[in-house]
Amino acid sequence: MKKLSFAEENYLKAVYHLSNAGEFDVTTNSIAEEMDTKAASVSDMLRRLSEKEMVVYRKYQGVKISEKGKIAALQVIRKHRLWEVFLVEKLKFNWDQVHEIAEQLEHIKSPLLIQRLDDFLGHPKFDPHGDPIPDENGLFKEKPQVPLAEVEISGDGIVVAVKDTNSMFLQHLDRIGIYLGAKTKVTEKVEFDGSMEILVDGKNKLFISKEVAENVLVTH
Amino acid sequence: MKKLSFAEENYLKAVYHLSNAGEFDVTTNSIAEEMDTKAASVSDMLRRLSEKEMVVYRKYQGVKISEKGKIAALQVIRKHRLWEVFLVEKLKFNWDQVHEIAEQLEHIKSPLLIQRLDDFLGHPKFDPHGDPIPDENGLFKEKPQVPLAEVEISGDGIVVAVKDTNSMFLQHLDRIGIYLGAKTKVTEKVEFDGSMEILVDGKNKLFISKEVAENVLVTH
DNA sequence: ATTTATTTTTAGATTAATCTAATATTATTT
DNA sequence: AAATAATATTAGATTAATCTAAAAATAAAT
Repeated sequence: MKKLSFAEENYLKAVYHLSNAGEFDVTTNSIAEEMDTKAASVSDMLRRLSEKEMVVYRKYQGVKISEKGKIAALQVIRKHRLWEVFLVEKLKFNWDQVHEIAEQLEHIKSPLLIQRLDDFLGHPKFDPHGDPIPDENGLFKEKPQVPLAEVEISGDGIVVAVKDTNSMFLQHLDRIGIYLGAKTKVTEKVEFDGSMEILVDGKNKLFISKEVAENVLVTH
Repeated sequence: MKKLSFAEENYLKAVYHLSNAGEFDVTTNSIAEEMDTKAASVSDMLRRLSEKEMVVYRKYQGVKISEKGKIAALQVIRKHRLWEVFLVEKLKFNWDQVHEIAEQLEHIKSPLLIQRLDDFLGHPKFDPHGDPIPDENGLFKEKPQVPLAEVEISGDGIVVAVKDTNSMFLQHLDRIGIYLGAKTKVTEKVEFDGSMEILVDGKNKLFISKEVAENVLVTH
C-alpha cells in the first residue's frame, strides 16, 4: 500500500478526531471547518481516501474511518505526540508552543526513527497535553477524563488534558496557574453562568469561567 | 519573501552543491542527474527559482546560486547536518542510516526549533560524515581535507569526511574498518591502479582500492 | 407536502511539480 | 563551414490539491 501524502494524512486525522460512537457521523462541513478549507476540497479528498480504502464514504450521508484508515491515523497521532514530548522534555519548549511544529514532524516517514525516538524518550504514555500516545499497534489507554465543569462541589481531580489546545487558551491557563498535573478541588459552582471557584494544589483559590471549566479535563 | 517548497529547497541545495569556483558552471543535466529527475523538469524549476531570485539563470548557459539563494541553501544544509548529529548522537543511528531521514527533517520550518536543537546538541561544528555545520548566518569553517589518494607515502591523517555518502560505500567502510576519526598512515602506494596500503590506528593493515582512496578524506 | 434553506457534490479553473516528445541552441567533428 | 551530436528548452499532458460557482440532495419550516 502506497504512502499517504501529507494532505491525506491530515484529512485522515481530522476524520479520526471528529468520529464519535456513531456510524458515518463525520460530516463534510465539520472536516472543512476543522481543517480550515472548503467543503468542495473535502468532498474531493474523501473520494480519493475512499478509493484507497482509508475511509468508508457515503455521499451526502457522511464518512467513517476504515480499520486500515484508523491504523494509519493512529500512527500519525503517535508520531505527533512523541514529537511533542521530545520538544517539551528535551528541547525545553512550553506546551503551548509545540503543536505547530509537531504538525510538521508527524509526517516524517521512518518507522525506525519513531521506534528510536520512543526509546530515547523512555516510552512515554502521554503527551504534554495529557493525551495518550498510541503504541506501535495503535493501542492506548485513555485516562477517564471529565471537564472541570462536570465535577460536583468538593470534588477532587488532577488536570490531565485540555480540550481546546489553541495557544491563547494555553497561555491563559499558564497565566492563571493551571497546569498539567495540578490538583484541583471544586469549592463553588455558580449556576447561572457556569463559572466556578476552585482550589489549585490546596492553596491557590481561582475563579474560572464556564469556558475554562469546560475545556480543562481532570481525572478523579 | 514566501517560504520555499520542499522541491524548491532540494533544487537549491543541488545548485549549491554542484557549484565550483566558476560562474554559471552548474548545468541542467548535472542537476537532473543529481536529483534523479528529467532535464525538462530542471529547466522548469530553474525558471521558477530565477523568478524568486534564488538563482541567476542564463538559458543554455548555466546557472549560479544568488546570494539570497545561498543563504536559503545553507539554512537547509544546516538543518540537515544538525538532524544528522541528533540521529547519530542521541538516537544511536549509524552514520550510513541517517541521510534519508535527514532529507525529510531538513524541510521542517521553525527557526526556534533549530536554535533549540543546536543548543541541545551542544553547538556541533561538524556532522557525522565530517561535513561542517553552517551557523545561523551560514558561516562555517571547512577543515582542509585531502583524499587519501593524494597523501604521500608515510603521511599521517585523520579521517574527517567522505566524498561519496551513498549507503553502500559507507557500509563498505564500516566493513573494512574505516570510520570517522580513524588515524591513518599510508604505508604503500601502487602506481598503476591507484590502490594503496594503509595502517589504521597504528595496528590494522588495510589494502584499499583507488575508488576508496579517492573518496575517503583526511586532514593532516 | 410543498417550499425554503442548508449541506454536499460536481464541473471547471488554477498552481506546483512532474513527465514525454518536439524544437531550439550550442558544441564537436569531419 | 556544414553536418552531426550533445544539451537544453518549450509545448502539451498528467496528477494532486486546491478554489469558486453551479447543480443536486437532504433537512427544516411553513
